Amino acid sequence: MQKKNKDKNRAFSLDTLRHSASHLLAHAVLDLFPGTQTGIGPAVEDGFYYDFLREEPFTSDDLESIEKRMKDISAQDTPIEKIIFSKQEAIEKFRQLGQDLKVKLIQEKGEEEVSCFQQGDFIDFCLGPHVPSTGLVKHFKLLSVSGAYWKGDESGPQLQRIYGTAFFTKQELADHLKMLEEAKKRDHRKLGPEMDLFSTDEKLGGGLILWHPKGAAARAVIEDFWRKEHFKEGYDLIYSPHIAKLKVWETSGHTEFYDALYPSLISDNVEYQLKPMNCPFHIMVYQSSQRSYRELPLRWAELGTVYRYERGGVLHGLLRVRGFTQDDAHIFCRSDQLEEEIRRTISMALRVLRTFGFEDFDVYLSTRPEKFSGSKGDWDQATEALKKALEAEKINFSVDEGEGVFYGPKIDIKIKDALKRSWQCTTIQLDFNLSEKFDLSYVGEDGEFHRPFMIHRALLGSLERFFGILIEHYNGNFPFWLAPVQTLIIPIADRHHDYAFGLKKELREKEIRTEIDARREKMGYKIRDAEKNKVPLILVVGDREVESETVSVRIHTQGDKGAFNFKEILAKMLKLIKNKDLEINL
RNA sequence: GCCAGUGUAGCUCAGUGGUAGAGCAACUGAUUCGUAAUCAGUAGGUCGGAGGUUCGAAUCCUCUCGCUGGCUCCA
Repeated sequence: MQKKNKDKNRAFSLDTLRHSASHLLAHAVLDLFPGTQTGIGPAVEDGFYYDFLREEPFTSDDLESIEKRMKDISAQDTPIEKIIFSKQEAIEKFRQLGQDLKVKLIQEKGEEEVSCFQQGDFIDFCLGPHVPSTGLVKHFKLLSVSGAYWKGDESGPQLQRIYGTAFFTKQELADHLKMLEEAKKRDHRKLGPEMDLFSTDEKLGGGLILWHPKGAAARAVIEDFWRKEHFKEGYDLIYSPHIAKLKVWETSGHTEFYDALYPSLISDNVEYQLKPMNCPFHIMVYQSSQRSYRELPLRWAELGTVYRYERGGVLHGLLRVRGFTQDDAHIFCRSDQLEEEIRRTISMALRVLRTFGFEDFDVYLSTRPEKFSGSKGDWDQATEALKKALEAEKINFSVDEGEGVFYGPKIDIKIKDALKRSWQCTTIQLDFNLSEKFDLSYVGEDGEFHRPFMIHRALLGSLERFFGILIEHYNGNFPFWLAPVQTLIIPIADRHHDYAFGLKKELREKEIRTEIDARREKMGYKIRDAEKNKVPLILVVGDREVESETVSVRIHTQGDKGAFNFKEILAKMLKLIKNKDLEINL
């Protein structure tokens, strides 16, 4: 994404354009709402924003008038000029303008010489670069306004952030806005309940998901596939309980450092804790006997349901919930096995994700942060192993220096969906903290105790989240092998029911998720209904089909495909499932 | 949690101080039909919840819950 920002035909990048657009926004706001203080206004992934401090909230009407004012300023084509002040001059300048936030920024970040950019009577403390004049920022749109903390600090003042986007051409802007609209249409929070896949209910509580039969059917397919893949990769499955004595979580450090814990439950004067993670349980399985170097690596997987108290404001459909099932696994291995285990995990993750129809990946390696647990030596060795594993798999990755979690370096894989949006799914993390806290060990060849490496990994992330991503990726049009209802049989009249029910029985025996629409409705009505429900394959049966033991096949979004011999179409369906084909081609 | 917005029938929405409405879906009846909507009828809401103002509240106010866009955090 970022790389596409460079456009050789232009003197400036898309980021520069958007940064200038954010100045245009601030300029317009100060024109229309004098006395407003400006915070910061950078370009971001899909556009730009600017933060403002103002008593009155901005309304959507305000947004419109601000956008109009921005267009006016753009039309004036005012030159944008860089001005260098001494730090003291700059502070004085912004103090006079009443821009106290800017004064603070300059005091903190300003060097001897302070760079500012001016367009007309608007001036901003800014490193740049910017486009040469406001007229070059033509194709933009303000999108939303929301709250944001000054420097992300919750105890600090809250500002109002106005988001917008900008592009080089009218067409690109229109395309982007169209994409946003498309994203809205295929929002899993809309499609999910519409397709009867899942629901939420305020009587239940926020962030808790009810999987309806159809959603559960798709989930079962995902889980079955997941288990088989793990079996092939040499994993064993384990199951663990949903609660454990508080002591376990004290040992793991969760009670002290993890802020999403639900309050503990007390039973027989003992405190129990709902689990926010599966790791301690897997560790306890490890510790249930003395481990030898000969046993390693141990690969244990679990679809483990965890509960985390997420703050109300962050809950979001299936993507951010309070109860969810991680496709979790822990690998315990020796140091000489580390690289190989990482390599296998990466390759497995990509294989699994590709099967679900994802082709574009961004891979990140995060290294040691300032505060960390474990030894530097272990970190260095592990980070090197992760790097080598990525290289061995010939994977392009970027290094997020110092962005690792405190307990170990990690590899994250983000997938790009059909709308080119990025989602983090796979995470592969070394954990030096828990292996120490629980004092994990194995007996080595030398008869001494050694500390194993512990790898924590999830491929899909969580089933809830992944399902949400799948719904949006496919716009609800799941590939045949994943579809909740794979086939719908539509008998034209009552006299075709015997034949239709016979087909249903046969299909179900072959484990094809089949339904029958035996309502006394016209065929056209039933077809419309089936198409709305996004059933991939519709089998219409009437006199002709009963007579010739055929079915008329209709493929979702493709239309009528004509008559097929039933055995023939059954074989094709089984093949679609076996191959996990993403498209139906008859 | 914070800022802002929002909540009327299963769904999409109308109704801004004076007796709660439409379309679709559901249900009943008729229709037995060839590739995206057959016709007619019936039922369905203490207007998210609680409190208040008022002769009178879906409508105004307060609190609260859910949802939406973000911040922060994260699978």
